[in-house]
Amino acid sequence: MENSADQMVRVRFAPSPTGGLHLGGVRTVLFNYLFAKKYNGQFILRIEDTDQSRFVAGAEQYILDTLAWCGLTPDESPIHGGAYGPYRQSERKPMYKQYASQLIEQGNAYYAFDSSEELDAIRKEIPNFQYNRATRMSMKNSMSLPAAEVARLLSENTPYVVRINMPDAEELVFEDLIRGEVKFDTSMVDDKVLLKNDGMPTYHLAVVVDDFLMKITHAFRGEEWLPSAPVHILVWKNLFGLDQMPKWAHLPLILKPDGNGKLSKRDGDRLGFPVFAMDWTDPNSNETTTGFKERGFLPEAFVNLLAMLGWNDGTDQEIFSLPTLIEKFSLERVHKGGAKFDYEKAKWFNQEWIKQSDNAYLANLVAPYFEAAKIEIHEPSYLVKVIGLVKERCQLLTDFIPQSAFFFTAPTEVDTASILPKWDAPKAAFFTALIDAYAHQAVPNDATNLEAHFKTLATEQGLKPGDLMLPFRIMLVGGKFGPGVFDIVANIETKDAANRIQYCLDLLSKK
RNA sequence: GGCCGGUUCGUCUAUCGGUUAGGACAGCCCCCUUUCACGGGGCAAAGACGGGUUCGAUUCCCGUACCGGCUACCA
Repeated sequence: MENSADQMVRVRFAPSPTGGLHLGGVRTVLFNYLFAKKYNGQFILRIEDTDQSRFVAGAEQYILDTLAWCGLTPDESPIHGGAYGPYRQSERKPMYKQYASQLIEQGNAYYAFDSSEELDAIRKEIPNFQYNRATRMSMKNSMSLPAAEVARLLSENTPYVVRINMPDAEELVFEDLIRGEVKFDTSMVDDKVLLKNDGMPTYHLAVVVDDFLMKITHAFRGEEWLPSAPVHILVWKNLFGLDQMPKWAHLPLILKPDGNGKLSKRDGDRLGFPVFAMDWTDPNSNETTTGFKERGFLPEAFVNLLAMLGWNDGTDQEIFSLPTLIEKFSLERVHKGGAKFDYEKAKWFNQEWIKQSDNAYLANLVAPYFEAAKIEIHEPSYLVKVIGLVKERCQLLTDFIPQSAFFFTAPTEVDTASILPKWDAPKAAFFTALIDAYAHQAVPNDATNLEAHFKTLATEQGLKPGDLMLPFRIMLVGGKFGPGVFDIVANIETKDAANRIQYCLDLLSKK
């Protein structure tokens, strides 16, 4: 990147605290973070809470928690502090008004006294009504009204908003780091509101003022913001000068897996996969939307899969750790086109991370799920061992429960239907003998010797060991899954194994 | 409607004018495995369309189509 050595890279993520953080949001955070860390810069979290009507309690904490879970910790934020605070826009209110006034004085903005009701009425009447240079003179504002009238309205404390005075037919050009040159004709854009009648800025004013004050050097945001770029460029030009403006990059959107359009929370509900990073409970409806974390994703996998949605390093490598991503990341390799989200591929990333994660690390993450399933773990090292045995058959952390519960408690549901068709008296006799051996004799307790013992016993009884393997497995785990049978016997006590066989024999005799 | 953006296998993508258009997920088949997985091997699957430029276009340019985003005193 062409940032000069004397200018510290500073980027920001600026969400509005209105609910859970979805995939697209976290990916925006990720790209900001990767870019900042790659250039030893700073990553700032700024809360855009300028719309009180949409404020949701707990959402800010949720955002902080999500970033912490992902390992994308901000250098500056409302709670981490920093030299450029406050980091909540609601606490910066006075600053915006000052800049709005400056724009009015310079003729780049004006007071507008039209009420929301009046505007609604007009929009109802004229379908595509735009408040712009073509219509502004017929509206109630400081451009159309005599100065004395404006002064009167102001002195009477008439509610007003401040609108940008879009110049006519001016070409606005900027260089998007991902898309290249993007041009706009100002005559096509309307007079956006900069300051609302409650004195709060809209996003259009707030981003510019805050990015300037916080010395942001690179601004990354979703592609949905591209159309409002001309507004921001104009405010930058009139307030601080274009040479001060951060470099922009508009990130591609994350799309619905089926059909088209931006991925939304509803798609997750509909298609059965998470969209939010972590569980989010709406304080008003008390409804909980599940997140990737609770679904059983590793943060490493979540970050990895997000990075690959719109970026790659040009090789066939797909598994990247956060440090490697920082090293390899480059904006030039971010795509222009949106990507449809594929939950199957997402799970594959998680499986890859489970396979390569340390068993003790996984044990820590999985323990809460066992607790929730009311499976007691007496010996932590035993869990670690079990995880090593079953990890490669788990895509999600939650899979560890069904995949390994039988190591801790005997199955109660047993798939006898899979045993019955080939079940006969000689086999029953064999297992009765096996119970006797396991319960009363000294049987070796390592997998290899257990297998040898099993086969010898079978042969002695004139049976093929292979015909006994499936029934044995089902007796031990309850179904057709799990690691090698003798690895299982070796880990549960032979006495326990004897009990399980007996339990199943009883079931079978009743059929 | 207008403005802006986008377009390679079903999906995520590689390709910096010359390739049998590569990889991964999903699918199918085989091997390994007396379960389920892991692993190994294989099959099938793509340049939206039409014009240029060029000895040569997936790649560069233009147009068309299609998809998306925006068009609030929301971000």
